[in-house]
Amino acid sequence: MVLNAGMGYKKPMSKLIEKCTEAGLKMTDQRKAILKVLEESEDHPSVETLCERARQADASISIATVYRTLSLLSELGLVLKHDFKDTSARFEVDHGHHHHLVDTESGEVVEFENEEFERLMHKIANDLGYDMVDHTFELFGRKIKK
Amino acid sequence: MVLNAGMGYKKPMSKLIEKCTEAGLKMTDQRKAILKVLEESEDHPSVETLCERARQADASISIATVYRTLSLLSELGLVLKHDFKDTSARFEVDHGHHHHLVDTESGEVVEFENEEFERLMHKIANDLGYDMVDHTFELFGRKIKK
DNA sequence: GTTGTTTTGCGAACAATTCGCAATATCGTT
DNA sequence: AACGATATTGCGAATTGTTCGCAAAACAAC
Repeated sequence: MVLNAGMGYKKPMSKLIEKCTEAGLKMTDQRKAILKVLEESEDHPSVETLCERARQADASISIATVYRTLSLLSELGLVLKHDFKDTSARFEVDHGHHHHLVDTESGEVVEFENEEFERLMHKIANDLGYDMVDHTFELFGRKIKK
Repeated sequence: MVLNAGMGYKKPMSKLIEKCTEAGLKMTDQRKAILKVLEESEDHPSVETLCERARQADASISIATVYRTLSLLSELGLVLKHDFKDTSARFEVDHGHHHHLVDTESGEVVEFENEEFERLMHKIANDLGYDMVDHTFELFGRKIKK
């Protein structure tokens, strides 16, 4: 890897890199590129898209590495995987509790939070005698014309 | 197909067969077998399992036909497809609103209904300016030991 | 630097699903 | 009951998304 050419400051480490290092993962250029792309993405990219984006920083990154990295991040609970019912899985950094409504006409994804919903999910699980450890939840809707 | 050997009664038609006929689908033996299996299944079989079960009635049924049939039923809104995070998709006849909690240790699936949850989902969509047309929702939990 | 361990890229392997097509079955019409 | 237009089937091959095996390269601690 090409090192910082001697300017007198250290680049602030991203939250994701920090967590990965803590977890004992070696920080390769490929991983750094993928983590950076993940952190900078405001949308919900597919593996394919993530790979393309990461390749702008490091053209040699293979899709297998993207899969492997996402799998690790997923185990660490750092990224979320979504199924928006289009062909491939979509990913995003886990920034706490929000959910998605997918516009079935345009494919557009609207994010929302709902405290009541969070509470209700946990309550349902508890009432059944379980601790909720995970969930999937996506809404699909059609825009109301007025 | 071998016809009913002249006993003086008509077998009551299954709800699923009725709906499919209404929709203009031709009722082949294969489809009947698959619909029957779906209606009689109390669990959430995979495509593979459905095919095996259907083959007890008609050994020649191919998995492609099972896929095609499920796809049609899905379009008609008659079956639901679930992702329980094991390898393959699971199916069940849509009998109105209930959801699933998957025991992450045993794989056991607990069904539940929750009126408040239904209401909340629709409200969330409406507040965002959408009519909810579909959703995914599964809980994953660990049994609470007492 | 040396060294032990991880990680990578590659292409092959897999698994789930879809497709093309010729053969067959259904169903409304005779 | 037979016909004929059309839908459906089984087969195997093709696609797609994902994982794997392995030798080469990179990392991190000495």
